[in-house]
Amino acid sequence: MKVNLGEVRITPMDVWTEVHQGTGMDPRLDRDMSNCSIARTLEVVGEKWTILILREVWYGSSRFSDFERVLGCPRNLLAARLRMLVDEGILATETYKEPGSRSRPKYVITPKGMDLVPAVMGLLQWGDRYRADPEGPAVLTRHRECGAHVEVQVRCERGHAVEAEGIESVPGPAFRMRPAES
Amino acid sequence: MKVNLGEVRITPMDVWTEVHQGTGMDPRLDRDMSNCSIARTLEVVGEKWTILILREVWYGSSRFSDFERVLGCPRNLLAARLRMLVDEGILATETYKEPGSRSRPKYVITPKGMDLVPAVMGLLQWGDRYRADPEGPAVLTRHRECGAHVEVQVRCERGHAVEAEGIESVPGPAFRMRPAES
DNA sequence: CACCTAAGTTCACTTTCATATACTCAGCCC
DNA sequence: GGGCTGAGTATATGAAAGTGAACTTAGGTG
Repeated sequence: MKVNLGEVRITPMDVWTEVHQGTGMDPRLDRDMSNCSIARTLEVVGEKWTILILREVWYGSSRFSDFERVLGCPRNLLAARLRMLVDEGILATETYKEPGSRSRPKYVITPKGMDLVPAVMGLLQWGDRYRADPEGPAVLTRHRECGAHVEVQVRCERGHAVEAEGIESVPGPAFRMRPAES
Repeated sequence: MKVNLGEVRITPMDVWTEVHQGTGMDPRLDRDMSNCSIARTLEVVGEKWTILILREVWYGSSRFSDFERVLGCPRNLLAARLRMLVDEGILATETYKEPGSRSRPKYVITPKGMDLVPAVMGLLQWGDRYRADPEGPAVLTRHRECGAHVEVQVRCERGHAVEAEGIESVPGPAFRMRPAES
C-alpha cells in the first residue's frame, strides 16, 4: 500500500479502494458508522413495542384502546411510543366520534410510515420461515389485486434479482473515517 | 357496508378496515398475536446492538475486537449478543490463526443469517430516504455483477410490484383468537 | 349533577442497559 | 517463566426502559 503525503489529498474513498480493492469493507479500518442509515432507522423504530404498534396500524387498529388490548403493552409506554411516532411523522392523529361519545384522537399511518413496510415485511418473512408454528404462519400477506402471496425481494435498479451474497457495500457520499486516536 | 361518496373522503385506512371486517383482523376482535412472525423475529434480533452486529458481519468484520472497536459496544453485551446469535444459528464460530498467535474464534454468517438481509436492507433504505446526511448515505449498496444500485421491493408471487396499500393481510393456518375473558 | 368511558398521566417498583474497571485464560515469544 | 495479546468473564454503579396500579380529565348520558 502506498500513501502519498505530498500535494495529493487522500480521501476516505481512496483509502477505502486502496485497502480493500473494491470488494468488501476492511474491518481493520476505523470507519465512522455514526451516520449509518440502519442505526438511524433503529433510533426511531428500534425500541420495544414500536414496530408492533405499526403492525397493528397496518392490521387496521387506530385507537389507543385497540393497541392496548391487542398488544398488552403498558399505557404509559404506549402513549410515549405513539407520541414519538407522531413526532417523527410516521403516524398522524385524526379524530373520530362514536355516536353518543365525545370526539377522541385516532392514529393513522402516513406515507413516511408506509415506507417502513418493506423493512417490516422482511422481519415477517424471516419469522414465517424460521419461527412459525408447525402449521404455518398466523397471518398471510397477499396481493389485493391478484391474491398471490406477497414477499420482499432484493433487486437492482436494472431489475436483476440479487442474492444476499451479490450485494456489494461501498462508501457513499457521507462516508467518514473515525479520526485516529492520539 | 355503507360508502358515502359525497362529502366523506375514503382513506386507504377506511378501505383496509372495511376489507378486514369479520376476517379476524378487525381491531375490535381479540386476536392472539403471540405467534406473530414479526414479534417472533424481534425476539431474536430486536435487542439493541444485535442488528448492528449483523451489519458489521455483512461489512466484513468477524472478530470480537473488530465489533468492539467499530460499534463502541460494551464487551459484556457484545459477548452476550454474539452468543445468542450463535445459539440461534444466525452466526457460526470458526477459528482463525494469525501467524505468531494462538488460534482464536471468529464469527461468520450462516444462510439463516443471510436471510435477514432483506429486512435489514429495508431499514437501510428507509434511513437513506429519511434520515441521511444532506450529502447522502454513508454506504451504498450495489449489485456486484452489474454495479446498479440495489433495493428491496415488495412483489407478489406472480411478479407484480406491490404498493404497501396493495398488501392484504388475512388470517393464516396458525391464526388464533384470544379466549374471551371471564 | 353524579356517573361512565377513552385516553391518557403519575408513581412506585423491577429489569435491562450503559459504562468502567479489574480480572482470567491460553498460547506464543523471548 | 514472565510478559504480551485477543477474547472474553466478573463486578459495581448509575441511567434508562419496562411494568402494574392508581389517579386524572373532559365531555356525553341518565
